[in-house]
Amino acid sequence: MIDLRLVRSDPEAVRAALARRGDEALLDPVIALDQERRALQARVDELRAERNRASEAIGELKRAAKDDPAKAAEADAASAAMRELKDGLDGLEASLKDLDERLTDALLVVPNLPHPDIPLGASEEDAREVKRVGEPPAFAFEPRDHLELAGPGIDMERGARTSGSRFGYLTGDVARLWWAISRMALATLEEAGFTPVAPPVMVREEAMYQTGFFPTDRQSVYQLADDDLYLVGTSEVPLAALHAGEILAEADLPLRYAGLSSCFRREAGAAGKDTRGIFRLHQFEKVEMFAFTRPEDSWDEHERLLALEESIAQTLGLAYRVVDIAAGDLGASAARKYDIEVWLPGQGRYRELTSCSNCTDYQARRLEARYRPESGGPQPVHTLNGTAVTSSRTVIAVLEQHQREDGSVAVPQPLLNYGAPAVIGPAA
RNA sequence: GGAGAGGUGGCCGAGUGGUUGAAGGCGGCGGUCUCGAAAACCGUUAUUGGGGGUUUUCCUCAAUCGAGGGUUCGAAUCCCUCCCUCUCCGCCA
Repeated sequence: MIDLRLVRSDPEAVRAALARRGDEALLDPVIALDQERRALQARVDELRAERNRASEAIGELKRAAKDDPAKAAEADAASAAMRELKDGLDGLEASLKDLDERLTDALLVVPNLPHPDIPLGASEEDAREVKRVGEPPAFAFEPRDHLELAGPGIDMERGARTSGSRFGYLTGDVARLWWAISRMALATLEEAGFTPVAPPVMVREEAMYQTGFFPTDRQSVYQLADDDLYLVGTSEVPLAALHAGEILAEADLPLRYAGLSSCFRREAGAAGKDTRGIFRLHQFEKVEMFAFTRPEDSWDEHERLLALEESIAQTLGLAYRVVDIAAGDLGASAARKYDIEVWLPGQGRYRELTSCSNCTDYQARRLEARYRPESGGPQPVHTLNGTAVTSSRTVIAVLEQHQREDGSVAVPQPLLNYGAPAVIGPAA
């Protein structure tokens, strides 16, 4: 969540920042409720102080009553007097709790403040192209899409029979290809100082709030019917929650994790969109990067995550471009997000392959993930996340960009060390 | 799933409903001593919110002993619900 102190000290700056993403109206209830709450807090604190003083006095009277029975009556009288104050206090405390909850609710729906340099606009098309790397392959033949190239290696019919639409099986060489891709990515990240993690993929509601997916994106998350658990759409959730409520040592930062997990997405708002193949699935696997940094280091770290994503894309021999996502198209937690869009010959255009976000202190504040700076009290760390590879889009990109006229795929050399077949398809 | 035992500060650990935000110990930090270090000794050592100020080090009030309710003038302590940990049995990868 955003910093309430900043809202108080410079509400106009916060409003202007939110206006860039079209969310400035969300600020008004926060300001109003905060003022109301502070006023009430002061009154409640006063009454509590009075109660504490009186209770202490009663305690002393009761002790004195052992020697002097007259003190007992005095204590009873004081108790009776305090009962009235208590009734009033109980009511005010209930109001304070209610106000607190309403303020928290109002605050939870306010998204992060976008970085000043990012493009304006609300849609995918408003993203700014940062650069293009590699030439989209020019085929002397009509390129096939990943489903044609994979043949029986991607089985959507049986996936649908087992689980429904947007589910598929990766089998044989395509499964080998994916596992090789994921192992290559994990090795790359481990080399770059990331700790590998096999995280839980079922989490409590609290973790969803802490990472900023709830309450805003609730409709895109699977909920288990008989247990208060949710299936994560990304291992960002359990990786972020790894240090929830902790005060980290400054010397330990940055902390970098690479998680490999299944990801589950309801794709509620995507009916009829990207229905062919494994581009948009309810379940896929992903290697995810996650970093906790000092506030002053997070923008460098953001560039570092992007560079790692690019390095992996380059290892896979992919042509891609990098875009800077528009303010209005950001997720709630992100202050800035880069996407790598990969050229897909089957679709004849660039499509999102990976993305990396700097969530600054927004997620950390919800997580209560802090660190202790050299001077001063604990303050929120910054958190960042980025996709390394996925079993859906990375697999598609490799198949489609490295296809040959006979319908086979020449698997990139670096993957062969990780168990990928050299060729997939008819020639294999 | 069944039965039982527990959750107190960075860690260990005490705590008859009334100066207990919390003894004691360990660890950390500062100091004395020392050429230096160790030892010893002295001091210090949580977080959050509100208010004030000589507005980065300060004062003050409030809250916090797994979480949330309740009883009470007053709860770490009593009651209820939930969460988690441990032990035994059952089951299982």
